[in-house]
Amino acid sequence: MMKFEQLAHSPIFRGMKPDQISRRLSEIVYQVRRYGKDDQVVLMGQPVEALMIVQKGSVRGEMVDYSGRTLKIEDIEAPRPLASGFLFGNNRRFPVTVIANEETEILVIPTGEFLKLMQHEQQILTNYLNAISSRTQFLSQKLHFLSFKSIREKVAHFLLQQAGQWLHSVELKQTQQQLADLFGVTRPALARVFGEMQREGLIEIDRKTILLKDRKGLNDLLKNG
Amino acid sequence: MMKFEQLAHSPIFRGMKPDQISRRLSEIVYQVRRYGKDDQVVLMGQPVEALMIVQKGSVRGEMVDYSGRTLKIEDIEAPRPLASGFLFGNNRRFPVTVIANEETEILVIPTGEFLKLMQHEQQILTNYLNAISSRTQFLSQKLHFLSFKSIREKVAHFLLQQAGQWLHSVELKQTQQQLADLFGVTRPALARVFGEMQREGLIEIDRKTILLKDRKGLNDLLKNG
DNA sequence: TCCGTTTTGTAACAATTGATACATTTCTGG
DNA sequence: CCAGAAATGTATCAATTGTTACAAAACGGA
Repeated sequence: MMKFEQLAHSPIFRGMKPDQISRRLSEIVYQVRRYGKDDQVVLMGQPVEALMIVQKGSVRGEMVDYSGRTLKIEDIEAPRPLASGFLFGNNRRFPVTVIANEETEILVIPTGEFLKLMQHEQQILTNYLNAISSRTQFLSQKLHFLSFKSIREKVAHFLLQQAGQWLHSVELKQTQQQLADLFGVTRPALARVFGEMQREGLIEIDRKTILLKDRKGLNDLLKNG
Repeated sequence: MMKFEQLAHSPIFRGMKPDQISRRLSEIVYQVRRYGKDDQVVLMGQPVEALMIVQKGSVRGEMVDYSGRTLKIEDIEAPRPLASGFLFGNNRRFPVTVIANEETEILVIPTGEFLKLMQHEQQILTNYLNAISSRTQFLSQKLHFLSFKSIREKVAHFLLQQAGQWLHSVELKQTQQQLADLFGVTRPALARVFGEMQREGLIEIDRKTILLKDRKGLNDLLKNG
């Protein structure tokens, strides 16, 4: 069936053949809900009691701030799941209000049924575990990066990370502007730090190539900063 | 057996009776490794190919910085698992080097066997899913909090979050110093912002009670900052 | 209640970064 | 090779926060 073809590309059913998906789904209780344009799918704060996968169409997540204005957060298109990270854990509530962008079909698998699915089909289990683990790892890394306060620290950490253990130079693959955005600082501020570090003999810059002249010095920035 | 009694309190086997744990473990392949004080358990960067649970004793995680110095990160005592968030996902490597603090026993369950365990015992599956989901949710919230740059924004967000939708005042449960640490700023800087916001008529402070006089004003800080 | 400790309010100054502007260099397509 | 665009280096000033210090207020136990 066409819809299982589509689902085979979703993060949850990845690696399974459409007929396998069909067979597994037939073993459990699930439903398909249809929404029209601008229909509300879920309300922020509602308990998450099922895995919901956008099967056709797309939805958007919106947050309502404390004074009542709405703010679009993200789009989710088929065949991606929504709020898959809030199906388990302490906080099982939708972090956003979800609204259909167009004619949309959503596959709804109650949490209990999804557990069965994972127990019966190892591929689904590993897919789901990989998905939420990857997310945790991503967040964890991002958080570690944000723990460096000053621009000097961020630059030092970035360069040492990029260079690894043996390389003595780093090839920048992005512009200063992109790097500044990554660090969450302004471009002139970043350029200033590059300039300072070069004058201090920590690094040497030639176009996109940065030579690490004083690894120990760069390191000390990460502790004594 | 004593050790299963202990394991019943671990995040992974929580909610199971010792004899249930014993029975489930008998269905799979696992091993128990013993370490003496200061023995190295795993090396940073090694692939994570098994779930490891400290069954007796305790271990510490250490990171080696770029210049070779070691830095203690955290202690893990029985009956907690180590690196349980790195068993799946893109980055399946130990983020730290792990060293035994004392005579230590570690239960080692290869990833494939752990998958079987989760498929056979729903309690273990939900325990594990809850554990890593909670961690994701925690990190996600922390990251969102860090997205507010200025202290004013952090304070406004914190107060509105604490107050919820209806309350008009917030009872501080921690000292300014603790709050400042939570925000990652210095205490005088935080006190200054409190003072400013009070002078501006946004809030009114009486001891540990903060009255929100202008919710809309606080809100605007979150956007226009 | 009284005294020592902790917490809080406040100030002055230094350090860092953002905002903005502009000249220079490098890149890119013709 | 050339011209326009993009990227980079640099400067100035404003805003924010850290640092340090000290006094007032609140707290807690004898």
